[in-house]
Amino acid sequence: MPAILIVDDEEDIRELISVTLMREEDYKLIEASDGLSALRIARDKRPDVILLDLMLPGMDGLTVFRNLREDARTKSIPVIMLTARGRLEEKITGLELGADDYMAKPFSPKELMLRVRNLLRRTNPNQGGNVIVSGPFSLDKNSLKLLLEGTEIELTSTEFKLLLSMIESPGITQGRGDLLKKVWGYSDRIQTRTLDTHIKRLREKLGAHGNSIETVRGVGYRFLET
Amino acid sequence: MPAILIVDDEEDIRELISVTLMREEDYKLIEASDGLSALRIARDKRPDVILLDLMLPGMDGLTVFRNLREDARTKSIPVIMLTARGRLEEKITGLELGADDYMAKPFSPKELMLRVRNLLRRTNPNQGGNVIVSGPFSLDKNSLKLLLEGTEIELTSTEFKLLLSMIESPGITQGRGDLLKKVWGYSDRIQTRTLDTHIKRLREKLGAHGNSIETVRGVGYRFLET
DNA sequence: CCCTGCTGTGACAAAACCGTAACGATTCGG
DNA sequence: CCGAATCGTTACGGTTTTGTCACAGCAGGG
Repeated sequence: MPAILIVDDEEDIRELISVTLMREEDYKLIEASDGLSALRIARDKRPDVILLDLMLPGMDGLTVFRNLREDARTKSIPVIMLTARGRLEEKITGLELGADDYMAKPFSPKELMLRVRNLLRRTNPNQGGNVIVSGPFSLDKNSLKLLLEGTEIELTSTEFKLLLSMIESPGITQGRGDLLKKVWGYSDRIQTRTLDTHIKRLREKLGAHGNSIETVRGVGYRFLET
Repeated sequence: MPAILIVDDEEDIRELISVTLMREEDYKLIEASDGLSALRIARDKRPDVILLDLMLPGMDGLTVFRNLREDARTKSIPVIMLTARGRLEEKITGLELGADDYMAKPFSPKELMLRVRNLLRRTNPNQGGNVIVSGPFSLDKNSLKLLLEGTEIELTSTEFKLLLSMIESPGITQGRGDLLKKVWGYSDRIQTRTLDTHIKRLREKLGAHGNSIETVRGVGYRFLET
């Protein structure tokens, strides 16, 4: 379930947003009324989207945003900025800084919902960009590690890229050429055992789950969806 | 999310407090029923507030409090004392020793909540600015010193910046380039052993915790979250 | 001015990683 | 059942990346 952090100091606005969003989708909503706690929550909970009002007591909204973008833990979380209509300069600054979307208050509920949904669709496919989950597999792009049934498995960068290429399209066979191109950048058809070798090493590291990588004779390999 | 340690030997009191606090805020609650485990938890988890009942089996509440204040790792954690109504002398002793607040049982839920909230608001901003805590590590931006398991470790300014850069985003790999940029201000990709050398020196000073700095081959380093 | 501690650098060692060749095993069509 | 094609497995050497060390420049304090 996607988590959404709402940062606004007016309680009824938060309430309004909550009701709007929950009407048609199932979100986990977190609220914050000031910048500091917003930053803290963003770091700890890593919501999927942040709705950030620019008018905040204490720390200004743009400052909050800058802080979000400076912290590696939060810099990839998409932010929708909210502000009173007409504050054009803020809008420009916000978008320049890399805000993902922008809405002027008062906004139409439907519009808000659509923007959030779009943003989620745009960013969610890879779950915040850091962790890819498929069945019992959990690939962490940060540490190049695979989390499988509670144990960490270290992968080399090539192994990681290879597994990622397959796991991104579970159940779909990828030709040898495709994989070679994706992982190694080869363009031509190449006669080599390199791919096989790495597949073997992967299967080895996957242990009991090694058979999740299925070879399709004459074509390539595919990752079985669980 | 603020963590709160509740120290009381009566389970239903702990329960009551938990329910009260969670009704309106999002806290992480930790419970302890005797003084010794309370001290241990306080050292290891560094809660943001401690609710300490003075009536405890074994080690007396005031003794627990004194111990908390003697340990560098816990001496700055605010403590709210709880006791049966009327034990005035205890109250005086407690406040003289430096308790941050005081409540007589039975207390009103609303009062408890307000006191906790106030205490958090009062102490959090200071902590956020100067001291970064992560697991057993406690980095003081003012003195450029690292407090690790009760012992002070002196760091040079470069070491400090480096450790800080990593510790600020625990669990997230920072590329060699990122670190070079953050700590040294380099903009280009530079072929240098400088980073490695300082990592080595850091690991050396961290002693047994040296392995908290993990190298991610081909990418950079990351600080393991505990 | 000297001493001390901090810093960056280069040389070298160690470790990790990768591709390749060689060969065995398997599959498949006839 | 046979042969060809394909895939799996193994071992090994070369390459890249990282760790370690010694040393010299440098700044600051006494």
